[in-house]
Amino acid sequence: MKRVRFAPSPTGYLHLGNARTALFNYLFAKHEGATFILRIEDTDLERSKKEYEEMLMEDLKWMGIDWDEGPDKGGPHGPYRQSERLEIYQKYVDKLLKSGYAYYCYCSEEELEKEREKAIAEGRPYRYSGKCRNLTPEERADYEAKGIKPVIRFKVPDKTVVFEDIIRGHVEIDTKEFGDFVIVRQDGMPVYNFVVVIDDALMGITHVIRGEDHLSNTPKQIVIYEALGFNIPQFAHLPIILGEDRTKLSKRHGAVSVRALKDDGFLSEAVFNYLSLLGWHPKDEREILSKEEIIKQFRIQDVNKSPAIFDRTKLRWMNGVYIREILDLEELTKRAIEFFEGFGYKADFEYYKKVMEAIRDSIETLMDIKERAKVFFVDEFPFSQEIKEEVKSDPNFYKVVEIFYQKIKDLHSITKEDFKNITKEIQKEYGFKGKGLFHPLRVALTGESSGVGLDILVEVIGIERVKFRLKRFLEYFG
RNA sequence: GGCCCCAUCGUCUAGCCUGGCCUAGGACACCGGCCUUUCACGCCGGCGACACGGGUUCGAAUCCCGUUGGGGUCACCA
Repeated sequence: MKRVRFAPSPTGYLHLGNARTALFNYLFAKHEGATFILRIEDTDLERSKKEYEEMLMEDLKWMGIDWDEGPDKGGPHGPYRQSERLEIYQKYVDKLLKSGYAYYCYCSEEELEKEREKAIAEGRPYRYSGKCRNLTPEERADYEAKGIKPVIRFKVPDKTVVFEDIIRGHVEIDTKEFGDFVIVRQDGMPVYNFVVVIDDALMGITHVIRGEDHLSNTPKQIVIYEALGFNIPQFAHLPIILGEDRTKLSKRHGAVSVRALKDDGFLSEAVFNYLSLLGWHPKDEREILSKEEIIKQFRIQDVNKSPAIFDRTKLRWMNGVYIREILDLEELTKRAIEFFEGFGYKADFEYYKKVMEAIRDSIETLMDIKERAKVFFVDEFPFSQEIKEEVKSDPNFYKVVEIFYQKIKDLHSITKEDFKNITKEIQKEYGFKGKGLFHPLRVALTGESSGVGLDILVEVIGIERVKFRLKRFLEYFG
């Protein structure tokens, strides 16, 4: 049975880069019938927060990604939160210490920092010297007596680590590239490169799918797998996602968390679809694919090696496709409610639905509702300077509105058809047509010079509000 | 800087492994036209790329080498 995992650290909202990693793990799991595990990597006490863990899970669920085992639902390989697995790690630290694969190091941070600076100044790469590798029991006792707290380092064997990455192919790295690294901090907290191995091994992970930024960690982890006699999983390192300046996508690129996208009015289906196309492509040329279709076609070995730039414009386009073509009106309206309310546009569900029907073709995100739906909610809009001048300079402007008002003032309802008939009548009787007819009406009715079809507008807002708006216009300019 | 990785339109990519079907296909964006009471949608068309230089070969986007450019990584962070 194949098993994969997504292992974020709870230090903020779910970032797009991580979201894509989670997504590809999920797609792999669903395509292969594998088990998907969510593990929380919270060994960095300073930055990890419980609230972030909650938000991470919410964001994943919003994306349409769910898991089989995790801190919230348990499973046979728990606990799924690293801060709750400390005794487990201790056991393996002891094992490594006993077998000579790990040792105590008493070098101070300042001391190490000096060595590092010196190395940089001399233009050579810094590696830990291995000074504490072979301390005698007396030397250790001496340090301990001075009250110096040690870290624990892994005694890295001198060798070339080789592995076959599913995406990148053959990878070879000499352990001289990193030297003895720390596996347990001074405060006793084990470090990522160590715990990730223990967890992946104990949780039976068969495929480690993660960002390319972890590629250089892989050999460190492999030597630990070997020291502990664990089976080494297969690795697949995903190309990273870049911002428009071609550097790794990060906070400074603006709103790049899935939470921010959600708040900006993006639909989860569109985000799911768009992200799946970053570094991967289906066999045919269709780009709008359902979750099911993506799962069916997704093959991890087809993922690109080269990094991709996150293109918000294309995401917007795709989101627009989902708004106008994929979601049904009922569902779309449900998702739009919080946005309507957020903009102060109050109405009942049926009214929202009518508005959505009228504007869905002209918006790309739910945020766009603000501008596009305004005319359905605001009756007392301001008349701009432009409008005032226009009305003044063209006597027909006012006249058209007046004629129209006379024709509808005794009506008790108005439909799209009524509107069309009335405008046709005016055309016949007075000769006003095209822009000369519709533009004044639009301005009188909405204060705008473009927007939804007026026939639809009047039907949705209803005869009373039509009268109100026209009267207001006539009185203002009369 | 060391090590590693990457390299097709501005962007996402197809093609590359198994050279010829590639005068390099699709999508976003952009430009033009059509539709239309306006905007938007939709439809049609256009612009636009194999980073460069050497090889190998009858033939290279595809294979090899180099150069250049870009990225990642070098923590008691994950």
